This record gives sequence, C-alpha cells and structure tokens, in this order.
Amino acid sequence: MPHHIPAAPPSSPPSGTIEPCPMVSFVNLVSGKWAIPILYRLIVIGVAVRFSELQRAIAPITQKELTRQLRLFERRGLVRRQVYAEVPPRVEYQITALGQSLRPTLDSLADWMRTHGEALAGDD
Amino acid sequence: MPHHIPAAPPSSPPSGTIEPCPMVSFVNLVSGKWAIPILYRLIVIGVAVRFSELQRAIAPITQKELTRQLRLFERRGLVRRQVYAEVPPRVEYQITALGQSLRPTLDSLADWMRTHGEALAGDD
DNA sequence: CTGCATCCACACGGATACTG
DNA sequence: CAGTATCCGTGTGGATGCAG
Repeated sequence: MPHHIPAAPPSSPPSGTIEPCPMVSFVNLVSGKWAIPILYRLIVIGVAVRFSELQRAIAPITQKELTRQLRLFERRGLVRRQVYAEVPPRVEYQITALGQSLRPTLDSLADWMRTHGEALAGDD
Repeated sequence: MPHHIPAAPPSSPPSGTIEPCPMVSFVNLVSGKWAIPILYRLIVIGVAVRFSELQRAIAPITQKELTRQLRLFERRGLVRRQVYAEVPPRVEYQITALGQSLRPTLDSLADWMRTHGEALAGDD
C-alpha cells in the first residue's frame, strides 16, 4: 500500500487515546509490494534461511527491499534475525511463533479471493 | 499501502499465463488509506447511502479520494452506484452481496489483530 | 555475503477551484 | 450535491555503487 495507510480511525471520540481500526492495522502490517511474498515464504519454509537464499526464492526482489521489509517484520516480532560472526558474513532469518500464527488468517484471505476472485471485474 | 502493490507473482513459470498470488490480490483490493474505512462502513450500513452522507461518516476524507475509491469498488463489483436524475443531484452507494461476503474475512483479520496486536512491537 | 547510501521515477493522496 | 481538474508534497520502491 502505497504510501502506507497512516491509519485513520473513523469517527474518533473527542479526546483521549484514539483506538486504531484493527483491520486497518492489519492491512498496514502486510502492505507493501513484497510483504506477503516474503512473509508467506518464511512461513512455509519454517526453518532459518540465509538472506541470499531468501532473495533467490522471492526474485526479482532487490536487496534494499528485502532488507527493509525483513527489518520491519523483525521489529514487529514476526521474524527473528540471526547474525553469525563469520567471513563471509552469514545472516539467517526465521519466522517466529507470532508470525506463524498469521497463517490461518492469511489462508482465509486467499480462500476468499479464490472463491470470489473471479467475480471481480477489473484486476488492476 | 504504499504505492500499491502491482502484484508480483513469486517464482513465475517460464511462459504462459502467470497466476497472481491470492493473498497479494486481496491486499491490493483493500489497500489504500481509505479502502477499509469506506468498505467496512458500507458493509455495516448495508442500505444505500448518499455520497455526502458517506463522506460525513468517514470524515475527514476528501471528495476526490472518496470518489476514486468508490469507483474502484464499483468496478470490482463490491459496491453498487445509483444515480438519480434530480436537482440537486443525488447519488447513492450500497454494498453488494459480493461486498458483504467479505465481512467474515475482514472480521477474522480484526480478530487476529486484536488477539496478537499487543504483541507487536513498533506500531508505526 | 550482507546491507547501507544515494539518486531517481512515479504513484498515492491532500488541497483547492471549478463545473453541471 | 456530486464530481472533475489541477497542482503539489511526500512515500515507496527500483538501480547502482560502496563498505564491512
């Protein structure tokens, strides 16, 4: 998403802490051109994988985008990053339990899309 | 979402028709700053509502964005647009059955977010 | 090998003015 | 009232070069 959905709570109370819409927060979490491809690939793989291995699996993603998105997921606790002090450097990424817990929800998205997707007129 | 997820199928076969990832397609569908607020509002309301009424309900959305997003949903068959030849002009929008069918899926997103959302570190 | 820094194109989304 | 047209700031994401 584009820009990225700064989260605008519909009809917010006059004052105090505003509570962001969970659905909007969710979409924010998995927005971005490569978010789902990366996340789902890590979920399916399950075990730790090297950066370059991941990049080949999700080609043609750029290093910049892969790094950026992985760091975002890491901050969210969806992905764990393991750095090995070696030469050449080795960095491995693995989905966390929290990340894995997303699977059923993501599958339900896919299910709806597969079921009703063909009814959708313009796919752009 | 960031600019908007042009849909890049991971690991595409050498030739023939490429099949887009359903999850990516789904996120594309509900990406954009105001997509979810508009869609869910229409789902909850259920009946036809006037443009201005909708705009007030989802404030502070601009006319431009509301129009653009509604037209997108219309093309996808999620929203029906009814124009009345009157003065002053009256245009009403209503969620379709296809749009309503999204509700359980959207609710499951919200459920996951409410359940695991607090575990997520950075909310930016 | 990993990933940061830089430059850049462009699409999203806001503000405003104008039309039927 | 509903919608279009225009201008513009800014985020996103690609390409490339460089560093540890």
